[in-house]
Amino acid sequence: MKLDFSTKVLQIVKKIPKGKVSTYALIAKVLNNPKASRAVGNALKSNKKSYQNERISLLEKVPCHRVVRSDGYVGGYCGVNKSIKKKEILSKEGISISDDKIVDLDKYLYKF
DNA sequence: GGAACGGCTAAGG
DNA sequence: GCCTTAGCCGTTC
Repeated sequence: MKLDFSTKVLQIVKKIPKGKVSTYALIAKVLNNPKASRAVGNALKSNKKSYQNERISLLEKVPCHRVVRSDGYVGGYCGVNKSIKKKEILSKEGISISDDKIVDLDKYLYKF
């Protein structure tokens, strides 16, 4: 496994403070792979889902819901199960969501 | 080792 | 403003 990438992603996401959000693109940039936005999202889901125990603790701390698309759309996230309450979660964090799951990046985007 | 998939993005129509 | 096309990347089968 190449944990380099995914691990880094996880760490970055973890470090997003409450009330803030980030985008896949931005994370990708931080990783020096501006094009890897997709891989970023993928890494997140894989990591949550999967495998090694030590990671799990790390993974659980990853606020996937705080990661949104560059457009401000929340996107997919939460591959685990159950209906996702991104809107609710994010609102709880103090983030205003537009009618259709859109976050105001100008206000809540967390720059690393 | 190779092909397909996905929580994406930016550009065009 | 909405939909399609193409590109890029890591992970998984």
